[in-house]
Amino acid sequence: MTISFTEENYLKVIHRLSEATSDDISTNAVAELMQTKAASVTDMLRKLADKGWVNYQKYQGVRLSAAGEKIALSIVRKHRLWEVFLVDKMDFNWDEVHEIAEQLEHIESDDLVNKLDEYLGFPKTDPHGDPIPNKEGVLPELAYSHLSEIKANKTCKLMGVAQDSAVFLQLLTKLHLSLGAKLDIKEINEFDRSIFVSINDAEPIFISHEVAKNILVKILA
Amino acid sequence: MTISFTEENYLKVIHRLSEATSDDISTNAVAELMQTKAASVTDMLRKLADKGWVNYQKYQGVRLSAAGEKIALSIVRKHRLWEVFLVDKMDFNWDEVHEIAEQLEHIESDDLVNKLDEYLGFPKTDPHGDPIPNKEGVLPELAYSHLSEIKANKTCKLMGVAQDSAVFLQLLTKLHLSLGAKLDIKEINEFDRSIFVSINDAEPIFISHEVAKNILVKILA
DNA sequence: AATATTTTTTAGATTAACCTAAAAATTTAA
DNA sequence: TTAAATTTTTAGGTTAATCTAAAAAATATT
Repeated sequence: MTISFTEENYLKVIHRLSEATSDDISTNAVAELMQTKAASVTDMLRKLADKGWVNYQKYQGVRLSAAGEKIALSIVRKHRLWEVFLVDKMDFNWDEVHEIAEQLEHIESDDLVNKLDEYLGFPKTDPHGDPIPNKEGVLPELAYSHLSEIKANKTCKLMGVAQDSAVFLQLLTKLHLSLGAKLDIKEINEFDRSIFVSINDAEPIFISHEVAKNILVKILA
Repeated sequence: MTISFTEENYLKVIHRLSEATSDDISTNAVAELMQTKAASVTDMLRKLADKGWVNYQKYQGVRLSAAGEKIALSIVRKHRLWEVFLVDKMDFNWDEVHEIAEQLEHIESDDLVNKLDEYLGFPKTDPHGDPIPNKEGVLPELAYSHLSEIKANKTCKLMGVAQDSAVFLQLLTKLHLSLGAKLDIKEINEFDRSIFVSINDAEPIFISHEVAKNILVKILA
């Protein structure tokens, strides 16, 4: 069965939204990330359901089927491997690679992906610390998770940072985020992926997704 | 001005056809290489002309404008650099890279192309010996040309071969193609790009494009 | 030069992905 | 629990790239 770039992007977006929640994904949420209108999403969801890549009942939201999940993971794998390539081999900065990887992730050749993986030394994470699925679509178990990957209502412990620039560390101090801090995640905001979190049982505050991506944590409960 | 993958492919095909002749390119010739119908080509040629990338008068055929030539050369540059990458770094064989490069040639990032060029050591030719345009779109002056690149009515001298497999060299001997042979190119057949050529003033014979690509020559007149 | 053949273009449809506006369903609030 | 607000879907169009069939132009042949 053939798949278009657009279909791949829809599956990728549904996959991304599914990481932050166990609920079904709403039409509007997909529309926002796809930068399109809800009506267009409805059309596409029916099409993706026809192809067996999502489970979709109208007005009930959508989630990936096993087949859809597999496709989404293969796109994530390609995206992240290309990011490693761009940073490690092409000498790009970690903040310059996303748009190019968005294009490269659609290149179709299993052979190429696996050779690239080998060439890069089978990296476990991309330049932003995000895990890279293996050939079988299995995400590696990382010692630590990024705060940005944790779902709502979890408790975790701050175990490290993914970057050590002065401005970043100063911001953490200001927020009372120090090594060993206990973090209770109250809510993840879909709009900007910001996190409403209680630090060491204090009143919850908002942490941006950008900051959360750079915080490494261990899940406690 | 934005450009679609399809438009890029049309420009690439017109460029390729223009290398073999100085005549205007016919609608049918484009249709054949694009694997589409003449009616579709007519539509696209008008569109490409509107965008200023080709000069086109109906019933008169088409040729690239300066702007179109520039775009075509940048696609050729990307295609050939990616082929070098696939063979030199990804360990593909020279006969496995075309389809993948057809995809990679559409990746849009000048930065990436130039970094790739540097990473590969500024190669002058791709794995098939075809020259790689530089950043400015200038094709390098190669010491020798491939017989497949020479236009009709030229005379040249066989200076070398691009591969030395036994079967290939035995075929050359059978055709009386040996080092120093004088080649008078009588005609290039658009259909299969085969060449009708007189070797050392003998009766002209046909040489396939595949063979011609592997023969290196110097142009005499 | 007149006719036949081939090539190219036009006319009118089709498909994928999108749109706007209106209708229907769901959720929230009084 | 009914009304109001929001979300989602349907209906009907648009655009890019394609198609088939028919018409027009160019080329080749008698």
